[in-house]
Amino acid sequence: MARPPQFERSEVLEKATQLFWERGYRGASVSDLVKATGLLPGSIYASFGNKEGLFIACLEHYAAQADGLRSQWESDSSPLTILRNFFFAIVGMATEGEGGRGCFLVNASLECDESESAIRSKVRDCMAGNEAWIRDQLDAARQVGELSEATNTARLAGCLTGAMFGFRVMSRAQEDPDKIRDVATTTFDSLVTPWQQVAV
Amino acid sequence: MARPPQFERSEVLEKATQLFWERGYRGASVSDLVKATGLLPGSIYASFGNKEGLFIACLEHYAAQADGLRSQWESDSSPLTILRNFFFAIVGMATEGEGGRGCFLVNASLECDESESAIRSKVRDCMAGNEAWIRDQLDAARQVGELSEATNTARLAGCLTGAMFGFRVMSRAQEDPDKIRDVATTTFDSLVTPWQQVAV
DNA sequence: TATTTTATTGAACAATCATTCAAATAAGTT
DNA sequence: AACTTATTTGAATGATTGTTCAATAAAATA
Repeated sequence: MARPPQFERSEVLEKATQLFWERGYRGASVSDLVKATGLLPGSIYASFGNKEGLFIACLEHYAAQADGLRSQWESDSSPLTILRNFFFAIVGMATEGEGGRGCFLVNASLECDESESAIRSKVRDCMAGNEAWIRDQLDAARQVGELSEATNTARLAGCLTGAMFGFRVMSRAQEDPDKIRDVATTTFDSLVTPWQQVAV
Repeated sequence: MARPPQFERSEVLEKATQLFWERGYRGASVSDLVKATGLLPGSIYASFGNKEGLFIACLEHYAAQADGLRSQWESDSSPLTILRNFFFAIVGMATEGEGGRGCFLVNASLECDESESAIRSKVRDCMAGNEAWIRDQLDAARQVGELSEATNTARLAGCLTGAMFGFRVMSRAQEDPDKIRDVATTTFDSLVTPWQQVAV
């Protein structure tokens, strides 16, 4: 016995995410968001509480898409191949098309301080989820024999995560895409190759 | 035949830099800057043009300090040792004390978009200067025989720069300092060791 | 069709934003 | 001491910020 929302939540979140991604949390004003989403202020506040609530919903939306991106490769290939594909998919996102926007999560992490603590902790959650997935792939690779038993998968996952942060900063700083690809390839190989071994 | 400024420029820039570093470019309002520097709006605008001008002056101030930090080790040791010391001095800055602020340059790079193009290009200049210095050290190390002739120093400088960006993101994201140190050490060694050789 | 419940509307809010400027002040020169 | 030039003062500017709310509209139930 009530009127249902007139908009599709995921559509609105997608548009808001694009705007936040491009302009940043503080750089995107509510009236910008009104223009981008088609919702009026009242609807935004009724649905998401406030600007911060909308931003957090966008982070969740982004994280859900990243989950999808990861599981996209989780079949057919060996764990290390899956990981490699994912790694270079991120490289591709950073170098092709709208790569100059960098990574939505990294951007949010650097922009927000302790006064936006809800945002910061959500960002940390998403990053931790990503790193945990990388570590899972590395563990699987070790179990299958792609990586040596001696591989410290937690450490390696941390290094790969850090490297990914690094070249997304480079992409945001307008570094040459060819160079970013080169750096990413070299770093990945330098980190992983020492532990690689012929499958048993 | 004129009245000289009442304030010391470098003192004001230091205070403004601290504030911008903590709150970001957009997050630090002019009235915050007035409180932090002791200058009134009129003086700020007379000396720096506007808020963006003050921020760019802060970037230059920061870059000059970084230059000093680099030349601090440029004596007594071998090129590779100098580079290593610098690398881990940055790691120290990211993990000790106020490391949670991340890197002023990286923060600025991610926060600012095309509408603040003067800031972006200044940030790029500073980053390029840093990377060029790293490459100089690597070239010197190769010439001295610390690194193999086959070392691609431009590529390696890019990788090390990217790695430094990466763990400064981690520090801003409140990652555990011990872990950041571990990641930094592992990454540095993985990248550099393959090219290292006993001096001739 | 009447009622209930929720969503949408869009103008208005106070607060804060970056910026300006005429008046006041003070140092250096004559 | 008088004059010139630059800096400092601090209130005021108009624009924009995030947010609220009473009125309106519409869907679902009875």
